[in-house]
Amino acid sequence: MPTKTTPAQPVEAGRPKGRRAGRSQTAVLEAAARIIAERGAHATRFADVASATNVPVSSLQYYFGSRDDMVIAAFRHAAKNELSRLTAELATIDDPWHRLERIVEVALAGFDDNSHTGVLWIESWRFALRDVEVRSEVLADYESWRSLIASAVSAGVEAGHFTSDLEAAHVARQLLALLDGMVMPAALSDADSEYDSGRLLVLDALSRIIGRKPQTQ
Amino acid sequence: MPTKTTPAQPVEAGRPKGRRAGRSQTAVLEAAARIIAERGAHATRFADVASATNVPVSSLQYYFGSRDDMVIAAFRHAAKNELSRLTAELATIDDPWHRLERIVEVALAGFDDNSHTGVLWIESWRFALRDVEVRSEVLADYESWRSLIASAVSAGVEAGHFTSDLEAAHVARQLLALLDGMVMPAALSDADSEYDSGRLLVLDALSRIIGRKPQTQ
Amino acid sequence: MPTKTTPAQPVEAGRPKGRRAGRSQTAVLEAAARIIAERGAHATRFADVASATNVPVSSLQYYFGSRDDMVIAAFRHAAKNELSRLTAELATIDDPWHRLERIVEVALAGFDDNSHTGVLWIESWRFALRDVEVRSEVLADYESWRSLIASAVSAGVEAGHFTSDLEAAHVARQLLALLDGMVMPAALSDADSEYDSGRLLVLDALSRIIGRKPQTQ
Amino acid sequence: MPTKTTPAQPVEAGRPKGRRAGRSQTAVLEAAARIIAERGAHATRFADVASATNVPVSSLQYYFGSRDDMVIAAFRHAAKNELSRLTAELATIDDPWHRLERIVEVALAGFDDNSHTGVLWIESWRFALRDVEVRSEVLADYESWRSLIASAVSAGVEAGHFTSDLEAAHVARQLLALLDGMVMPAALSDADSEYDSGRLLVLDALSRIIGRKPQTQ
DNA sequence: TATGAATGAGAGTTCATTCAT
DNA sequence: GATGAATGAACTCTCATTCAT
Repeated sequence: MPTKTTPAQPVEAGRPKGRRAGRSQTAVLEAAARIIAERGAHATRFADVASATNVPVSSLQYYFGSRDDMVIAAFRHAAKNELSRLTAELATIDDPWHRLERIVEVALAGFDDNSHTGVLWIESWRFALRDVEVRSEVLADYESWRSLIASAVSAGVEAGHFTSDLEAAHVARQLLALLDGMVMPAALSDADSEYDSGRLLVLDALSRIIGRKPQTQ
Repeated sequence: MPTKTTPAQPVEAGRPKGRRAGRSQTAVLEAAARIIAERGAHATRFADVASATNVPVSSLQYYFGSRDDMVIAAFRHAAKNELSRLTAELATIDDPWHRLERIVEVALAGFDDNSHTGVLWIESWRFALRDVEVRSEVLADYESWRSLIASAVSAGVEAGHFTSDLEAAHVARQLLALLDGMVMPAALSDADSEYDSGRLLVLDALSRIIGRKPQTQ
Repeated sequence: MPTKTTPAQPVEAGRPKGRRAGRSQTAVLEAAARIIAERGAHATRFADVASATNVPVSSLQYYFGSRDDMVIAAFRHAAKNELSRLTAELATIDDPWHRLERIVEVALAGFDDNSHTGVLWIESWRFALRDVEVRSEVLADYESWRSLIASAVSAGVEAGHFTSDLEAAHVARQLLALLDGMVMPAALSDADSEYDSGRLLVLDALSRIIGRKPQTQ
Repeated sequence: MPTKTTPAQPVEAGRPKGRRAGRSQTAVLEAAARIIAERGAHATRFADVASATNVPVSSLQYYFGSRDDMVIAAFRHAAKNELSRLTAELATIDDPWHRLERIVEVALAGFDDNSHTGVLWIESWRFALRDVEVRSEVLADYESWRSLIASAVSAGVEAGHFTSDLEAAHVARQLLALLDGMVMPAALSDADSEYDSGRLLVLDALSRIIGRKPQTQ
């Protein structure tokens, strides 16, 4: 009978417990991510993930610690995944402008029916507003995206394709803002029609910002 | 936060509408808005608003219907308020570029400690993802912002201040994306330092997009 | 989705909330007291009291706040009850020794099958070890018992029935210790046989301590 | 804390007995005893003992069987320890009154900060109320204490130091009651101040009960 | 023998909502 | 119209225990 004065202290506290390294965890994490995108992070119950994965609620708790920890793990998993896949892909593209185009496509493609990374990104933003731990991760991911953009911009400037006199880091913030800001109307409207016009508008604005020289393509 | 789309209620059952028009309702709506910004929409309980306003829970329910209805009313109130204030202010500004500058300032200023409209805007975006009624309102508000921008852009082009060959409506979408996309990092980082650099980056990008002619000012 | 950093603060905290003044509450309190005596305070669940009283669990929570609060309320109710009944009864007894005898009887009678005050007393002692609020109440009740005893002792000394040279307050502590210490073996052994011998042993010790003069009685 | 008397298990199903005799078990038992004194028997989890001893939960379970069994083993260990130490010490004291004094001191000293035997004693009393096996052990220990007292009293009477006409066994019950009953207020109040006055009150009452002749000392 | 992994059972608590006044 | 009382539903979390190694 823990009383208010001795609140039955948990054996150990603090979130970043690393927890069991699961094998099958990634299946769970992906299910969780999907459900978060569908229902929203706050409305993602253990029971939802449990019934989607046939993993008992108490096992989820055992894996992740708490519900919040599960949500955060799903955020982290999705962000790292997307980022590493994009990074790998960009490494295979030589032309700086094509790299930027690819970045734009990937950023805006998070709202296909198949992909839920866009909504997940919004969810983690919002979560980050009220949770310091998530905030620092989100900001770090943000930084990663910026540096992908900045390096493409720098390369383009060095190659003489772009005439911009702005620092690449600034252009990166501008483009990322454009992308994130284009994502919401895309998510709210019927995606298909908006996607393409959104993409073109972003590329158009970007061209003007970096002073891209007209090319053969 | 079960929304109307929850199976329990038919998708188009129609919300009980605005219930009471109430005089002091405004105070309640503003308290609700503040709490939504603090805690998040999903975590805004009747009890929170009740204790902030000294209005009994059952009275809130009597006024608004369900909890979601209260949240939505708060969204609506805040959006209309901000929009009408901005519209009125812009009407007093002649120079198109100054009008755009003002729009940028207002959009990014929603993250001061005093103002919570920025976070509220994010909250309603997210809510709109999963609630048809809110979605249409959010899109309508979006449209209003775009038309404020577009008319300033058109005026500037007509006056010969901007050289852009783009449709004003497209520029409006671009600028609004920039603004919305600049809002998140501003909200997550320590606001002060980010605010000003964000504002300058937006204005810089906008200048390039619309081909603003360098001016004495 | 309350996170660790903003733990979904309850609207108000702090135990001594006074809570609703119930009419039917005393029935609930008495059921709770009985169950506490049977199962132990720690093992007294809301569900137990609910099913014993046909009051829903959530109503119990509404009445008392938390489970601990319910237990504490039951302790308080039982202690006050016993004390006020005994006080009233003693006021009708003139002879000091008879008063002491009655005190002894009542203290040791808490282990009849009908009465559960004895076990309840043990439970609240133990609870008090780890809860400051309960501790102060238990000590206050203790003090009340002591003063009942002390006043009987004083009266007896003044009347010349007892020859003790000790302060009445000291005798009170001694007798109360005897009583409390006789209670445990009485509770553990089969009560009937122990009760009477325990009672006689206490009275015998008491007589020697206060130097009671042999009487006609 | 479901005990063996819980309907789920037949009353006399017999506990799995002492399982392993274990070498390092002693360390575990002492840690368990300390935790029981701190948190209470019911609130002593496997996890608490595990983290205090670095013995895995499942090993504890392997050693002791169930949680109740661990608690009971800790009770038994502590009781036997205290009793054998006291018995050995008393054997070295010739004067009966000094022996009684020592018994009183040891009984009341269980509430020092260093010692937790007092609280442990209370915990096992209470546990015994609802568990037959523990009850018989507690009563047996009680009996041992009584016989230690009784033999000192007999010796004193035979030596002519005490004039009591009571049976030694009765005096033993009286003294033990005094001690146990003095223990609770000592545990609840700030121990230091109460300890000494409690000790003196017990010795005073005891002197009167046994008719101890005033001595030089 | 000893232990990590996994899970079922059960409890407290929160909260929107219903109802009677 | 407004509000206090009461309650059902849902969810998280703790913890002993089982199982496989």
